[in-house]
Amino acid sequence: MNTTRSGRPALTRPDGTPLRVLVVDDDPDLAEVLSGALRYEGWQIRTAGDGASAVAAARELLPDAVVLDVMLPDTDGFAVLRALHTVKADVCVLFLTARDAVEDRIKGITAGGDDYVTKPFSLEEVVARLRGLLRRAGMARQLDEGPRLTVGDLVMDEEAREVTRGGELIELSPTEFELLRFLMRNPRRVLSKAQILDRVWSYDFGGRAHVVELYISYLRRKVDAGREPMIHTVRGAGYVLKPVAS
Amino acid sequence: MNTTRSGRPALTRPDGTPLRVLVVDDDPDLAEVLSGALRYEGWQIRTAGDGASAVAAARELLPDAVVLDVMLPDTDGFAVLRALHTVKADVCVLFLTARDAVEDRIKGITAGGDDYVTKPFSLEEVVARLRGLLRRAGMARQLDEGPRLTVGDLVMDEEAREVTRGGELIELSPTEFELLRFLMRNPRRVLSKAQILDRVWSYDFGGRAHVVELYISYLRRKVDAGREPMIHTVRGAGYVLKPVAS
DNA sequence: GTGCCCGTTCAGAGGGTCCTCAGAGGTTGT
DNA sequence: ACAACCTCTGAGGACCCTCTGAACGGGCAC
Repeated sequence: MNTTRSGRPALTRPDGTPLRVLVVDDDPDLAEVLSGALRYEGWQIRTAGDGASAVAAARELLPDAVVLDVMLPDTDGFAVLRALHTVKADVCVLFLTARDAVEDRIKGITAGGDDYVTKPFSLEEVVARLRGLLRRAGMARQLDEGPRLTVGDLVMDEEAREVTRGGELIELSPTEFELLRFLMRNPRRVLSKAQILDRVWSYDFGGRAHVVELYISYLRRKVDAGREPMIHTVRGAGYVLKPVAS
Repeated sequence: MNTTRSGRPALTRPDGTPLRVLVVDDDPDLAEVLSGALRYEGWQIRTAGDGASAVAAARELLPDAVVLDVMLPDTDGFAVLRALHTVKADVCVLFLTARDAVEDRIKGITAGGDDYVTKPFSLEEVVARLRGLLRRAGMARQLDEGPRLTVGDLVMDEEAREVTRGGELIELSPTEFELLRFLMRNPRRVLSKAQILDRVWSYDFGGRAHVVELYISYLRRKVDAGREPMIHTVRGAGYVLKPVAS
């Protein structure tokens, strides 16, 4: 079976081959970071820097999904979208956009099931949105992984944004939710504060690792409150989420 | 079974294959947004930009329904309509028309079972009308989904435009009705304000997400008034409709 | 045991999101 | 023409979320 670099089973195409994703952004650094994160999911990645080469690359790769910066040097996002759909009608598109551009340029995009994230985004968010898109589009094989994440008696429904432990509902703020999602997608693995920062906080976040500690403490208060703890500190290394009967 | 990209069961042809719809509009952006929304319903879509290519496409696709702009660069919509009927006699047609234009002729045409929406329209409206047309024409297989939507004790009769909760009638304005319909067609799923805006408001609406908040508050006043709330805010993410006993 | 460092938690500032009200402007129906 | 209704804008304010700084405490090395 196809697996991620992290050892988790990968989300794959229905036939078991890796999902194919095209990343289109004119900032090479950002494209690099993005494709790194997506490769980590076990997917096959290609990048392009403008609309024309994006369409050319799509014709070769026939991607299942495209991560597409709305602001490209040559064409506007809408034209690229149209071109992509003629290449492969059922392709999913995740747009990257500046915060203020949301209102005009993206208008109507999400109605087709496509989605967008605003810059600056966190990698965790991009990956989650992409996974959501691919799953809903039926591109991905749903094996053990459904739309809900489970670690012990802790359950997260990503679509409803609902978390329960032992059946009891837990209310989380957006950042708490993303942090917990990252932990739950990497159970039994020690995650360093640097990893967590890179993944859960936006890429332009200048702050310190101290925030991670703070949010871990918030999470503990809500997730572990009065129960057998699932979130453990590994001194000098990071944090790890484990089911209770480990 | 054929399903929509959202995971809901799709409205299909009687034999279970996807419904085939042809979109005819000379504005490529609008055609793109429309076909995106219809593809999201799990249907097979083709587009054309003028009357001649529309007829050609219809000959190939043999569509169950056609979404047809009345104002086309080459021919007028009615000539196209006649041509379409010679290609496939039982085709359903949904006209797109400007507000003041040709009321009489449209009304004459729609007596035959076809329907129309005036520009600017919302995608939710187009999709709903199309679903209604196809259902009435017997093109579509009526699976579990009838003309009535149910979430908990909240019931919507789309055809009668009637909403009740716990048997009690709720009066809604047109926009409130469409917003609630969209929520009810996506229960237990968090919908972002952008998604709602794209889907429920007309495509040329320049306004802000603030309107969504406003209309949610209207809906709450009517739907949740004095009862266990079904409409929930998910801070930083959007809104979600859930039956009370979740 | 002692000292240092890592991690935890508290308190609070600042900013942002969301809710509601009031009213203008437009449309519909009488 | 008038009334009723619907839709949207703008402003005010409440509340929540995020992050900073500082104090506290427990583990680990020596």
